[in-house]
Amino acid sequence: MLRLSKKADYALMAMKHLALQADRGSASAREIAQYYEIPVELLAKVLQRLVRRGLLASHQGTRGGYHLSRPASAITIADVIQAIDGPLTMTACSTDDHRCDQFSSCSVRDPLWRIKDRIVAALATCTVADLTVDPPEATPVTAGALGKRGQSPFSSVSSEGKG
Amino acid sequence: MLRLSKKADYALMAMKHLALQADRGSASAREIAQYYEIPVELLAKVLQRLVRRGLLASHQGTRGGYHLSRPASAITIADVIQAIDGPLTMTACSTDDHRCDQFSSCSVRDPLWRIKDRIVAALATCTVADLTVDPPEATPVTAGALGKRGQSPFSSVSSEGKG
DNA sequence: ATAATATAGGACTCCTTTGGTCGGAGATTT
DNA sequence: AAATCTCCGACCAAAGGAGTCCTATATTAT
Repeated sequence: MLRLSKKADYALMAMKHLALQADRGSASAREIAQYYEIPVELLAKVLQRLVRRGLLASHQGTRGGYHLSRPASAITIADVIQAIDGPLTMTACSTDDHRCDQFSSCSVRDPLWRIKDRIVAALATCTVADLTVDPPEATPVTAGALGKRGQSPFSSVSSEGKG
Repeated sequence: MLRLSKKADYALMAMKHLALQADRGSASAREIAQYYEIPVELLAKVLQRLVRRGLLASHQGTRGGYHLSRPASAITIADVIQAIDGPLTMTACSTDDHRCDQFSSCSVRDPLWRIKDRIVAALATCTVADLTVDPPEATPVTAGALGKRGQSPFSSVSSEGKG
């Protein structure tokens, strides 16, 4: 359904989290996972892949953790998504190996390819830093109802249950 | 993986096919399926959904078939994709019911929502009619190698085996 | 040195989705 | 009435994704 995986979701959440506390050093996988109620093992796997792709840097051992390897403004959403989900392809034909039964008769592959490039471009214009700022002008209709969420995770929360 | 389903692929192929022969009347599901080597029953299901969404009109009975209910230039790629795959949502949280465990703690939902709108806009600028025209200027590097494909299905093919 | 904690990473299981199939009913033309 | 085609629900199998488990390794605190 043209939907990105939950791992990519977790990756974006973690990247935003790390961007917000970039000056406070690194954060551990457990810390982030507990805060967002994400399975620790799963988030760890996601973070490890981000390290492999060079978006994060890790520090092992006690008091270790992850931190951004680049300024948040230099990491695009496309970087994060493609690091987790691989190069985004609109069609099955678009992958390197063409295991699509309609490969030879497909008549819409090239046009879709162009559209894919536009989508990637759209994702590449938004950086992790953009995730940390508020929406420029919220819709004045229900601005109060469903406004910001989890905007400053480091204000009043340290360890309130949920263990 | 941010990939659209094969049904959506089939839908686009069929829409292009019907757009190309719009003046020749309607085409049956079997006819299109055989041409692109798509399982007939599956394509029929796809076409039926396009009828429901008002993108196609059907004519039952002998010599029945499908034809575009609107000019091809008035049907966007977004229309076709959303008719098949439903409203495209980037995240699990974006659906109407929030069955995502991180719904309350998710911090990237609103930014992703904005990006989704941009993707939909990109898909909405391309119409079915655009699928029928050649790429404006092919890349001059390998233009001859992998050029057009299945451009005029009605030239030399009528019923060559494959039955 | 040892214990504790953190990352690293593979293997594995469940579950949802999707691609595809089957069968029957209704409509229309011949 | 027969043939053909759309319509539509139910059904099945394969694939991918989400999540768990286990172990190895590195670093720090005691």
